[in-house]
Amino acid sequence: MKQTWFKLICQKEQLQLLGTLNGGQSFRWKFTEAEGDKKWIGVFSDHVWVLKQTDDCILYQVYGSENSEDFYNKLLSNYFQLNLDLKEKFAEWSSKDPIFEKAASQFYGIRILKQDLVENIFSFICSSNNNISRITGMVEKLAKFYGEKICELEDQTYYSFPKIDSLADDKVESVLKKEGFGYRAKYINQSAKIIMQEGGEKWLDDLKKLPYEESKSKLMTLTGIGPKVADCICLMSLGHLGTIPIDTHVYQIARKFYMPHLPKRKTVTAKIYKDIGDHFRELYGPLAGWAHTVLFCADLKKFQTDEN
DNA sequence: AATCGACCTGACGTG
DNA sequence: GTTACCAGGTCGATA
Repeated sequence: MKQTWFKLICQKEQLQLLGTLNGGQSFRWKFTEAEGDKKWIGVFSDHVWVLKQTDDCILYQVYGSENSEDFYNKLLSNYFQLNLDLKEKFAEWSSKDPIFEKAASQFYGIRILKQDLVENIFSFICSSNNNISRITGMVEKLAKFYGEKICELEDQTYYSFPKIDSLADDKVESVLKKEGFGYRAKYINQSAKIIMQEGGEKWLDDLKKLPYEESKSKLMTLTGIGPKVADCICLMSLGHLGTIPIDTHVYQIARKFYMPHLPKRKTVTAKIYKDIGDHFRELYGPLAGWAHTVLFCADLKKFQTDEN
């Protein structure tokens, strides 16, 4: 079967796939390179996507339905939030912060993905006190055990992210525990049950309509979701782009480069959490969460080069 | 309200 | 080659 290549017009300065797909926002993208042919393969919106980037467009294949290029372009455009002019924002953030300006030249085109709410809730429950490689494996297992098969591609089988009701089944906790999810097995199963009990789809729809503070509180009624994970979901799935999730890494960067007066602690306290968020919102404005993601990405070890 | 220790796991890294 | 601590926090108990 030969799959069509579609094309989405998009300048390279507006979107950098490496920093965006491999920056720890989504755990479902894999980079492959064969004979100089660079591709990203991943899953979102119940489709498998193969992406290639050129200077002025994204070339892509889609598996999972038969639809028009226009239809798929809209899905991609929404996922990458291409309606926002990132060059313009980078100029603005650079003018406000010389540290950002320095990072921006190498880390152009890093976008906040607009990700599926359910996928993000359960992916980020897996993320707490955990490392990226294990989180990735856990998310893959959730899809494999409880999602729908989409297609097979290059010796791999791809699955959609599960619906909440399948994660709410009584057996889920013990299955996941056996699969190495540890104490997060219970959080996943319990949170799914709570969402179902509180109205399922309606609970999720309401979440999307609420203002930031209320969304965050509502998310924190689930198990395994504290302030940081709730903020990740608010930022990446609910469109609250001023939200800044403060993890240990962000705290280290903030203390090192921006707020040397912060006390040295091994965990982020509520006060430190608030102080850091306020500082960056003051600095960058209403899209502070997006700006912070770029900075954080620039400091990730896997993107470090000798120039930094 | 703020602080502290326990917590599953190991696809990894460091000493 | 092992051991110990850590990794994109959260939960429940405690002066």
